Amino acid sequence: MERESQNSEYDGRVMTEEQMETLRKQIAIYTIICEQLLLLHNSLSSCHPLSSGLNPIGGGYFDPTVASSSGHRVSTRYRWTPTSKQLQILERIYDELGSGTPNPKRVIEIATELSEHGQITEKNVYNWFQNRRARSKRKHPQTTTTLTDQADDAAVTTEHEERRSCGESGGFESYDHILFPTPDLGIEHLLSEGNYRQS
Amino acid sequence: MERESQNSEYDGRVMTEEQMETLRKQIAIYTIICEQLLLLHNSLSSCHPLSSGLNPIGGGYFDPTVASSSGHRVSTRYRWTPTSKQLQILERIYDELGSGTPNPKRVIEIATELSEHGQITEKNVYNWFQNRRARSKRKHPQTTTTLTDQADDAAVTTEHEERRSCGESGGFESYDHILFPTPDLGIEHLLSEGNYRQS
DNA sequence: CCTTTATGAATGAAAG
DNA sequence: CTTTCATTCATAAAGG
Repeated sequence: MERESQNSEYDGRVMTEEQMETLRKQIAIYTIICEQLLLLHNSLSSCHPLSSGLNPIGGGYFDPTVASSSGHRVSTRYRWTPTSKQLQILERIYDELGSGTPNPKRVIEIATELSEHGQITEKNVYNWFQNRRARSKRKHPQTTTTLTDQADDAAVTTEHEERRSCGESGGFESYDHILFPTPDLGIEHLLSEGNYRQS
Repeated sequence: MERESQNSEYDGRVMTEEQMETLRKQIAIYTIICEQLLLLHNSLSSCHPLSSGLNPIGGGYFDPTVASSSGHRVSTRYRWTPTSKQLQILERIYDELGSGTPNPKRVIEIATELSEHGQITEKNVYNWFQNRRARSKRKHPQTTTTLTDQADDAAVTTEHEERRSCGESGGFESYDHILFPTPDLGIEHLLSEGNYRQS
């Protein structure tokens, strides 16, 4: 960090009461966040292995006892996995639609059709199209580009930097060295917190 | 800390560079702590089945660009996530309203109340109710009495919906007393300006 | 086995 | 209010 040496004048950094207040708020906010994170962490850590209420997780899906005779899926937990046939049809339909608007009504038809080839729900179809489209967009910066791809570039940079590993042995940094790196935090961020700025 | 008295010019608080630096460091420290807590929480919670798809943290509203010079990264971007407490209250209110309307004025009250338990804006509340209602409708095609329309086809019959929060039912309500150093904390001021359409 | 990747699902926010 | 978008999480599947 570079700062000019304090001159005799006060052209250096001066802080008004207002600015100071802002800084205090900022600190306070961080404090709260830390507090909450700690509490949350503690509660989660001491959380009992689900007493109840977690049952509805995958409950609604097809019964897990469906020992697929085709041997495709064995440990069917709750996540739907399209069969090759289904996928094929889905891709075809997706291609037909072009612009990729799932069309709420169409979903039912598709789901119905696909149910012929395996267990599937409308929600599955719906999700599939959502994901398909989103993924497609990320890959090709300009495919059809009918719609404004605004956050496209922003999304591209986000590769697979997300690494939440719990059993990762080697690549975990210890929490020991907590030194403040660049205390160059700007308060502007706090002030422009809302993405939707008042007009 | 004692400020120099040589600045009789300014009636407000004046801050020397040194003091300012101290404050910055303070903020930076909190930032790092938050980062570490977040990472710790994520790594820990992802190790246990009890995590059950709970998001990073509650009230994640802090500045995301605090990446240290060492290439540190905090994935927490900008999306608000209700704390369990907030969610609880929201659900209660939602239930109270029944099929009521989000009520433009009421939102402010709710937001105010919820701000006690974490960062939140009116916009958040508003969106939450919107989403909640829409989601709820998809689940229950109860509106069939009056309209035999495409209510069902517009929806994608949700099989399962709820699956979250492992520790809210237990009764840990520790979030109520969040102590923070700065007495006069006015985060609402920073975070508010929730200006959604109040037609 | 354990790690990495692919992808179904959940959801806050925004558009229409 | 309804539908769509974008982001993130968790897990099945694949790779070593």
